[in-house]
Amino acid sequence: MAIEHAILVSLLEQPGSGYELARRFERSIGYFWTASHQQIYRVLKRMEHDGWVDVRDVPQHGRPDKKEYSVADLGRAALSSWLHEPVEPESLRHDLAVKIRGAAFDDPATLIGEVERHRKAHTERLARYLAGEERDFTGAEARRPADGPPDAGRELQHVVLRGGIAYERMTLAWLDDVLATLHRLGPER
Amino acid sequence: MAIEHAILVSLLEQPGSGYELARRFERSIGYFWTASHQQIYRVLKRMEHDGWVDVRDVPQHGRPDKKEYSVADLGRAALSSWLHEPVEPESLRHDLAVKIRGAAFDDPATLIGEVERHRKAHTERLARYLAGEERDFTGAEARRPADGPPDAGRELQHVVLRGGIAYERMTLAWLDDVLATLHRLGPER
DNA sequence: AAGCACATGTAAGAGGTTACATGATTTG
DNA sequence: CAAATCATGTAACCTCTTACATGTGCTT
Repeated sequence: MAIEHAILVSLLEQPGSGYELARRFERSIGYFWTASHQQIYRVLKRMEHDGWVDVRDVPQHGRPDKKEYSVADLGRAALSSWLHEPVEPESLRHDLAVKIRGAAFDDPATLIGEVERHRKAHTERLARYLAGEERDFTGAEARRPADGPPDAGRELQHVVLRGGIAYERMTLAWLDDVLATLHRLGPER
Repeated sequence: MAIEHAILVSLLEQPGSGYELARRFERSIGYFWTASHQQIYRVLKRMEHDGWVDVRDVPQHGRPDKKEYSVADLGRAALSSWLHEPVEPESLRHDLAVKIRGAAFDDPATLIGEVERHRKAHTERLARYLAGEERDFTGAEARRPADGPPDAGRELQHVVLRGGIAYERMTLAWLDDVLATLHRLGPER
């Protein structure tokens, strides 16, 4: 429901500083939830005040000191109660779709460059996701002999990543459809 | 970039009242951009003040009067200039993905009901989109003999709808993947 | 008589972005 | 010596959601 819960999950997976959280929100967890460092610092303050997280000053040499946050009992309880209440299925918010419909009242051809830019960005994202999957889940390094029990956290992270991969593939196919449509409309008119 | 542009596109496709816009944002254009009536009224006020839209009082019998908005020259120019500037490729914001990763720190089985709820909602949305496609684009009624030139607006609306359909299909397949994963983790542990 | 669809708004507060601000250390 | 990375924050502003508020006319 809110960024708090994403932060709690990230800190449960691995305690860290606001800065580190901000970097994770650019990767990993940020694949399906973004947040700026300003927002993270503000929310961490509030969570600390509410007793959801604990802070520990970590002096570092060669680097500025940092505050390492970890999840407190109250935070775990808050996460748990959120997990048990329903959330609304998302609706998309897709600027590009608005632009495409808007192009009917302008020159459709001007959108081609823009769509190609998006195509490139999604291609890069897909490559990043696939590299992450290879590194963490399907690669030789990751596929050590199944000694222990199946790791639920790992499985769940993997299925979320598979969702990201499926989304990017679907988006690329759709952008190709959009480009074909724009080209069809472009020349003859 | 902003709701203003979605409103401009919608009003160019068909002038209408704030109330009507709010209803369109629950369907059609709302498939990829949501907005509440409160927000729409506020933004329409601003757009009127800025000269982006014109208003016309329409008295009605048997119903409250309404204000019909239509796009003014300034609004058309604003839309055009937005169309020509790049927008950032979207990042998803997917609560459910946060919940799935959070389930590692709770009982994964509790999520099954929630995921099934989402599955149902997306199934319904897909059915609605497909019905809309049949009605407006691929059905017998819609496929009248190609007398005129290809209608760019229609083509563009259709490609956007195809995007929504692809998104819902992809999401349904992923939710099945998620359910299978949760079931695998559930029993034996 | 109750409830729904139509129709338009205000107000408070939460959430989020952008700009500004500082300062250390490492790398090129 | 400049730029990048690490590290933390404040302030102003815009956007969006939630709750409240009002009133008509048609349908059951």
